[in-house]
Amino acid sequence: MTMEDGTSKSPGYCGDTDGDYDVLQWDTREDCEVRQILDRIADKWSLLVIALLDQRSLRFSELRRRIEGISQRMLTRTLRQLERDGLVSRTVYPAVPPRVDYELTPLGVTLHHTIRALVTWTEEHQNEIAFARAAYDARVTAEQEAAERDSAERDAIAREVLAAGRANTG
Amino acid sequence: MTMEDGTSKSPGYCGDTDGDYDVLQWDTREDCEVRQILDRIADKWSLLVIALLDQRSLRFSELRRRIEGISQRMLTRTLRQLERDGLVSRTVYPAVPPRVDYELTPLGVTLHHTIRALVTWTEEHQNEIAFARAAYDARVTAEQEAAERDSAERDAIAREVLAAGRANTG
DNA sequence: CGGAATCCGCCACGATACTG
DNA sequence: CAGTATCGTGGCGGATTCCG
Repeated sequence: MTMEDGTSKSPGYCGDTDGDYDVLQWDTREDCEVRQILDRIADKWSLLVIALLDQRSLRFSELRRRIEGISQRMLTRTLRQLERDGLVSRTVYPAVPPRVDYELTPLGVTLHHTIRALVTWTEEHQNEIAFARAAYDARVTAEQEAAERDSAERDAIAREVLAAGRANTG
Repeated sequence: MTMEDGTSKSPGYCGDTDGDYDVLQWDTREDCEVRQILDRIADKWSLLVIALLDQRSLRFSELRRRIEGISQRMLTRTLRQLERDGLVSRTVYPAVPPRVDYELTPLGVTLHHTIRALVTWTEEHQNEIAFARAAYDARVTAEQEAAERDSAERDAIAREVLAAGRANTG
C-alpha cells in the first residue's frame, strides 16, 4: 500500500493546553495532531469535498463532476484521507455498475461547522485584506521607483565628477 | 521583486453567500480569497508565527530562535506575506545594529481568534481522529492479509490440479 | 542583525494507461 | 463506475552566499 504520507508512527500527544497554551507544543515540526488536521483540511481539495458533502451524500462520479478540475487520483486520495480520519464515511453498494457513496460523519459535520467560522471570517474581512495588499504593493513599487530615481541621479553626479576630473587633469 | 507567487490580479469577488451559500464559489480553482487565506495560514509556518505574535511583539531574531527549524528565508517570506495581507505590522528601528519588530495587527488578532477555534476543535477531537485512524489502518492491514491468504490458497489448489493433470497424462 | 539572491533536491500533484 | 499503477514535472522549501 506504499503509504505515500507518513503518519503511522508517534501519535504525538501535545499535552493539554488549558488556558495559557504553549504555542510551540501544538505546531512545532514534531508531528502534532493540529498540524496534521490543518494540513488535511487546508490542502487543495479536502475543504471543498467537505463543503460539498455537507449538503448531502454524494457518489464518486458526482463529486468528480461537481469539483471540475480534480483528477480521479486526487479525489480518491482526498476521500481516503478523510475516511481514515473518520471525517467521511464510505459505503459500497455491490452492484453493476459499482456505486460508492460518500457522506460526512458526525465528526465531519462538527469540523465543517468550525470551518464555516473561518470561511465567514474570510468573507467578512476579504476587502480589508484586498485593501492591505493593494497598499502594500503600491508602497513597494513606489519605493522601488524611488530607488531607481536615486540610482540614476547618483550615476549622473558620478559622470559629472568624472568629466570635471578629466577637464582638470587633461 | 520577482513576485514568486501570483495574487496581483483579479481580486475575485466570490459573491455574497448568505445562508445557503454556493460552495463552488468560494473554493473553486478561481482565485478566491478563502483559498488564499487558507493557504496562507495553513502553510508550513504562518500559523505558528501568528500564534507566537499573539502573546507580544517580537523581533526577527526572536522569532527565528523560538521557531527553531525555520530558515531565515522562510521566516522572511512568511512575515512578508502576512504583512502584505495586513495581518502583521513591521516596524524598523533605524539603529546599529538594525532592529525590526513584528506584531499582530487588529485584523491579525481577529484571525488568530478564529484560528484558535479550529485549534480547539482539533484538541477536542484528536483522540477520536487517532482512534478512527487506528481502526482504519487495522481494517486495511486485515483485508490485506486476508487477500494474501486467499492468494496462497489459490496457488496451492492450482499446484494440486497441475500435479493431478500430470499424473493422468503422464 | 535582517535581510536579498541564487542554486538545488524532493515530493505533491497532474496526466495517462490499465483493472475489476 | 470506481478505482490502482506508473511516470514526468512545477514549485515549495532548505542551504548557502552576499549586502547595508
